[in-house]
Amino acid sequence: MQPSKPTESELEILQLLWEMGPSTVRAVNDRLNDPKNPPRGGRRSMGAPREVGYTTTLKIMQIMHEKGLVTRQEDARTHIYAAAVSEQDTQSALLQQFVDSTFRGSAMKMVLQALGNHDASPNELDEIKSLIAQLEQNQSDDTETNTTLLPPAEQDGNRTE
Amino acid sequence: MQPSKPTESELEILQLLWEMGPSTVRAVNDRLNDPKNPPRGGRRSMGAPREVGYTTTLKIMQIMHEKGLVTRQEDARTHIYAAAVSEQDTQSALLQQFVDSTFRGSAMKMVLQALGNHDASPNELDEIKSLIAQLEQNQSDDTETNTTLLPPAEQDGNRTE
DNA sequence: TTGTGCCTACGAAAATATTCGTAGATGTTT
DNA sequence: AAACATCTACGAATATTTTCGTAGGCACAA
Repeated sequence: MQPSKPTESELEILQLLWEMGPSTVRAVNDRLNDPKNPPRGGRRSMGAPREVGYTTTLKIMQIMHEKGLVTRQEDARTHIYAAAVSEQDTQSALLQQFVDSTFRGSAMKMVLQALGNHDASPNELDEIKSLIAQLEQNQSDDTETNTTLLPPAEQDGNRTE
Repeated sequence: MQPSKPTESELEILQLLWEMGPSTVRAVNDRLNDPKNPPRGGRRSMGAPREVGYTTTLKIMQIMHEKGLVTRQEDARTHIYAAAVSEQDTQSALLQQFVDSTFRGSAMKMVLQALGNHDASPNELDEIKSLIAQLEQNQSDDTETNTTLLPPAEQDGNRTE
């Protein structure tokens, strides 16, 4: 089973670990506080960029370790943390919950909303079109042949919709 | 300015108000506790369906009132609450934050993930295709503002932005 | 009127999540 | 060695969210 849902802070750190690869607490904390390169969705992005204390970051990462969200290498004095959950799987799980809680379970409604609110490049639109074509394909015959486009969420059906 | 981000409980209640229309606290609370008809994304959906106390629901709705998330009619002894924010606007705002925090700001990545994970009916796919066609249309045309330009997808467009 | 039931208001406990201070270990510099 | 820097562990203070007990008011029936 997947570790429990990450909190916001935890997710922010996971994002960094995914982006940076295995890192020390120091590196993560520096990145969190870097005004030049604010992490996406970070709450420190604007206004008063109050620093996150080093021990704060440390503590959260320790908790994440307890929860199984990250692994760490303890051989050296300075530990090295790495995400223990994949970005894909996590996104997938969070997406499911988000759709349920915010769009009453209707993923399509959400997709339409997203497409409507956002500027999509022609490129991206093409990508979607091609994915749709593929989905329609799969719908007519029966088998999945989802080889090319998606880094396809390699999870089995943990979906209970 | 929009009221601040609703908490999970608040969102759950908003969903019910959107669904049920203006309601009393009692009605909302009953619905929250109805095992026959569990609200979407509710945390009481499974396992031990512990009851939500009436005053709990009341308190949250009072807080929502303070925050401006709901309005209420206080003439009668029994107040009637109604959502003060539209479903569309709220979904839109939450979606934005969600994309930022979970998909590093890439709405397209999220859309692809959603389409990949989810079974879409041919109907829905058609809807998306037509939306995409529309977007491409607008792209070659003059650029209008992206936010308001589509009325589409048979939603009750109670948009106030 | 008195009792019963449902309503709001409100304070505060309980549950979570976030932040940080301090201590002790160990590596580094002078 | 002594001073200093950096790291982990950990308890505890804060902040936020959720839950509920209790009090007082009003309606209505007995």
